[in-house]
Amino acid sequence: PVQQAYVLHEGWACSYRQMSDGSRQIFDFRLPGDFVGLMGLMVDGVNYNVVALTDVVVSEVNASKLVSTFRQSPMLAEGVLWSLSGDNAILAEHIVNIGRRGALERTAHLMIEIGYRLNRVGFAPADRYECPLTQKDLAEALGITHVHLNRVLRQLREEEMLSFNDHIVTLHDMPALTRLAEFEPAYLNNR
Amino acid sequence: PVQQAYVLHEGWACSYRQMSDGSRQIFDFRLPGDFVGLMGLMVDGVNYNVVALTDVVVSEVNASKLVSTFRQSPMLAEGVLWSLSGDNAILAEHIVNIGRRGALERTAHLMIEIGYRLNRVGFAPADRYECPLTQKDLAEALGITHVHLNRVLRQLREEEMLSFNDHIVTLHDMPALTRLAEFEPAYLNNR
DNA sequence: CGACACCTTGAAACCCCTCAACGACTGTGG
DNA sequence: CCACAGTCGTTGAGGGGTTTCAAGGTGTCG
Repeated sequence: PVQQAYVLHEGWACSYRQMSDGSRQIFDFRLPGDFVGLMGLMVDGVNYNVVALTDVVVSEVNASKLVSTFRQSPMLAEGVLWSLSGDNAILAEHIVNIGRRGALERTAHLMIEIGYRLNRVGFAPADRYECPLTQKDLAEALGITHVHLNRVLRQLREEEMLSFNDHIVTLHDMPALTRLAEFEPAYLNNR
Repeated sequence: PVQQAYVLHEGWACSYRQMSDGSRQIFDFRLPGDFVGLMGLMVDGVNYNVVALTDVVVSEVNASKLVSTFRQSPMLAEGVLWSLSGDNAILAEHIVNIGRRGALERTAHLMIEIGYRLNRVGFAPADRYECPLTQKDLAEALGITHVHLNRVLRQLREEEMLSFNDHIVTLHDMPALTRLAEFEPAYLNNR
């Protein structure tokens, strides 16, 4: 249960839900530039957690007074607003990803999305990024088992589209990947 | 592509993404009291649609000037803020639902959620509501086929937990349903 | 009465899961 | 230095939940 909000400057985090059977579902990764823990400020008792996946650099957002601050600081309110609607778009896309795409397309889509978001904030070139996740983490975000994810990654590697070794993701064939995953970056672009 | 935002006063709507193979994924239903189309105002060119599922009564939100209005009308900004974070919580829960639960639990969870939300705004008693959806609509929200949903509904009916006939949903055994779906309404409660 | 949307059911195929095992690597304590 | 446990990645075999394909039944509307 998160009581505090932050802006993430460096590092990775993720928000997830712990299930009673011991498994968990990661529903979003938080990358540099993202707000963390906003949802918990406004929705009472949401059953979700946030954990850092690397060392992180954050700055606190004064939580308790956030709402009252909006009146005095419309700039902050606007920032939070943009962030929340951006998150909405990302969450919606994840629903589409998990609900409608097979494991192969789904995996490709998430890997591209993360690369795109990192590149967007200047933390990676377009076709390569450092990825602190384990295969288990990834699987828990994709709604598949880590065993099956491993097979999916092998296939993507064998077809020379994408490799994920030693915590480095390389997007070898972006055109093929984008076609496979039907990736359209529009949902990541603010007005 | 939605260019306008509304507040939904009566009726149902849903936001969905149309896939290239003709299928679609509904990622949220909009019920009385919800904002509709907020996301499209801030995220540029998001590939999603909204459609009314019944006759609806709405009021427009002045879209083009929404953001600039925030400065003069902090009340509106706050309202939008609450709405967006509430939507975030709902979307996150849908990811958990689709990613981690089997078809039976998943179906139960969504049916309870909708009932809870309707009851919350005074549009239905606790254990029964009118539901304009077809089985195909429901399946498209749950990420399963309408054929399989039909079998799931039969099972829920045979086990006397829930029935969905003639566009009336009846939650016959709430304790059993809540247990089955591990439903926890916390994510629907604003602070 | 035909066209159409929606619900229902059966049978077979498939994708993904479960269970199980093993190798590589890391850190830890004897 | 080595035995040991723990995490992570990898692969195989079998089973099961869901999909696909196909068909028929009901009700509504022109």
